[in-house]
Amino acid sequence: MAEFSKKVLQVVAKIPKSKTLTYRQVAEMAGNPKAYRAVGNILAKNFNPKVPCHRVIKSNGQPGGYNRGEQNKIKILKSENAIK
DNA sequence: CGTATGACGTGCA
DNA sequence: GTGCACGCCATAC
Repeated sequence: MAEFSKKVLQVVAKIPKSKTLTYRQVAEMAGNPKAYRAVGNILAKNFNPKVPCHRVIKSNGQPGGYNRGEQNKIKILKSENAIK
């Protein structure tokens, strides 16, 4: 696995509960602030349950997508009160 | 290496 | 606020 992908998963896995980060923030913390596009790509292929990818949303506040279903992602975020 | 794809971001009409 | 085009990076082929 490439360092960047690993870093992204690591960063997402460190996201505290009821907290959300934008794809941009994740990419920035991963070391490549310009790879926000790749972040979504990586998370889309990542099925690791240790990585709460549902905590990662778009910079405009929209939930974005989810490999388990967008509706499911929204549901989880609402359940955790991570979004308004 | 070149092309296509995708859970994005920004700019502009 | 909405819709569209372009740019961006990693990955698959």
